Amino acid sequence: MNLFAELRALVVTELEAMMEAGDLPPGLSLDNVAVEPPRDPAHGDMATNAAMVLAKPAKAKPRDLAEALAARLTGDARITEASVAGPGFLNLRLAPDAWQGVTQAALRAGTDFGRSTMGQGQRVNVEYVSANPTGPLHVGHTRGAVFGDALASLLAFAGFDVTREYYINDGGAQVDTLARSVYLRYLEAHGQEVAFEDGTYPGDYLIPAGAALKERVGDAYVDQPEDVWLAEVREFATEAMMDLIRADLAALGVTMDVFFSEKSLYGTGRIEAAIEDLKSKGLVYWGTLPPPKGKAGEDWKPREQWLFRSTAYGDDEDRPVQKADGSWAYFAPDIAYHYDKVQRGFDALIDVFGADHGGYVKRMKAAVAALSEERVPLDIKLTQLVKLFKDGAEYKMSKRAGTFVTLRDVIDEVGPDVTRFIMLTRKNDAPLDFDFDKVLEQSRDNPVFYVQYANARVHSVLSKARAMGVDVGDDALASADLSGLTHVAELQVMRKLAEWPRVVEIAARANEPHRIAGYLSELAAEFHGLWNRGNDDPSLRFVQEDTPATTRSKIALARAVSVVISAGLGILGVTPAEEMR
RNA sequence: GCACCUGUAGCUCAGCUGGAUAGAGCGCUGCCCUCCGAAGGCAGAGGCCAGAGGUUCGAAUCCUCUCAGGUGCGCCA
Repeated sequence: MNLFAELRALVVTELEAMMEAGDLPPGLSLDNVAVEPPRDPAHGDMATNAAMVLAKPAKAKPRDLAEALAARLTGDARITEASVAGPGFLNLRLAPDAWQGVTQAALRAGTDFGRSTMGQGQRVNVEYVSANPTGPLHVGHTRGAVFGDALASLLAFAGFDVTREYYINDGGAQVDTLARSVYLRYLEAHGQEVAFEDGTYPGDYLIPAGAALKERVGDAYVDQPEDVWLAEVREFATEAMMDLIRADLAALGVTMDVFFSEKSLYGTGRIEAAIEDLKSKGLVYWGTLPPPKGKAGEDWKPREQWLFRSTAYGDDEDRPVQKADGSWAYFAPDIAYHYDKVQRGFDALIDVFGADHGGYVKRMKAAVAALSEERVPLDIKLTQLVKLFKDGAEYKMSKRAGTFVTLRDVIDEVGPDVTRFIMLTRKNDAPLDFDFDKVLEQSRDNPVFYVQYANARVHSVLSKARAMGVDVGDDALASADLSGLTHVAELQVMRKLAEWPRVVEIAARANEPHRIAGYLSELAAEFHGLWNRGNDDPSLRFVQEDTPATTRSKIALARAVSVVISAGLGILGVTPAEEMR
């Protein structure tokens, strides 16, 4: 139940009636008519811009139009007051039982409250993490993983059919490097002295892989030339790294539906097919790129090659798909991969990349537009850097210095719930500060704590009410009489609850899960506000010692808050806390 | 040089995809705290939304330019 959507529907109905009655010219577009919460609650409960939007096309004065609309709207039982303000806003005041009704709806629906049909079952593919299978995930990957996962959940909640997907970059040179590095660890496991030269991965995390390889093949590869073992070790090492990554993701609560292997595109004609498709459209052609600008390309010489005409879709220059030696450039399998996604019939694609891949966005969008004949939209979300702070100072990561913070490190330190919530408190394309000390602080300015604490308080009063014999089961609360909840502080909480379905749709439309986290903080603030007023005014406390009926209705409101917090945290992948310790 | 992102209170950031007098937390100032759950509560000061133009009923939000910061600009993946 989305009260804002219902009121908008009412406004639209009345406007259409006005057109029919000749009070408005026929055929006006009502697309821009909005019903939203006003910025200042003193203005009312909801406001519509209808009169201002329609004044010009209707050739009427906005205030006159608003007056006419107001007269019609006051006929609705939910609306107690409709007043014209400012340049032509129509402010609506709603009867308490409208808000109480939403609260009741929340209790009936439980954590399904706010679930939307907006997506209409459209199939969306969300690709995220997609880290090279050469080692454990680090903090940067963590943000992408959390963001992508929450976005996927959000879209699912908003009615989309979502596939969570990970693209394994197991086709390029870096998996050969991985194989050689594991081979060194393998030799080490056989007691040999080894040196990790440039171009190999010296990390300790490969030691177990080397040992496992020894376990499997014994000394079969010892002192053998590379062509004997490379292919198999690559296979083995990639699999080992993917096991590691899957375990990391599981520790964070991330489960993928599909792991798509880049390698599976090679030797099967699938890359060729995708490129052929573009050739047939004239979008891959044999040509020469202009010399690079800016940084002087000393060693640059003009060369004819296969180019993708990404400039046809807004890119700055066309992009090569093949290297000089005839092998595919990285872009080619990526084209084929997205071609595959298009062919799997998705209605929309989303890629989550790190901000360092920003330069790749235009060509990828161009490729998908070309491959799908602009049928399938691709949205690319970039996640910015995470700055770590520890003991009050920035914690610089450096592979060479060995100060390399992994996803594991973060989870071991603060747990998956805190990690996930904090990673979602900022817009994806804004840098994020992650302070190991602050995120565990129990104070107002720690949003995780603040939201969890609100939920814990609800559970505290629930058990207190239960102890005094009030039935606090969900069914009982859902049928509680809420008509006594009329205090402004209580109504304010209920208004916030009513916004939830709206927030879900707005967040889903923008592909911005951080809005959910922001909303939960606001809801928690309203709830704590009501709680605090109970300190001064005992009649506002949730538990009323000698009147079980009143207690039940107040507890119902508290429970509704907890229901929405649980639903919201569910989208973020955070477990709601029932008590703070 | 080019592209993308960012620029909002002293600090960290929100700002509902164009709405009314731009919000929150921290910090600062002043009160209150024998209150369901301690880890506080209430109030106040604090702003030319980087700057300049434009678009329209209306701009922090959209467009153009300028300035400042970040990132990316290989046949690397």
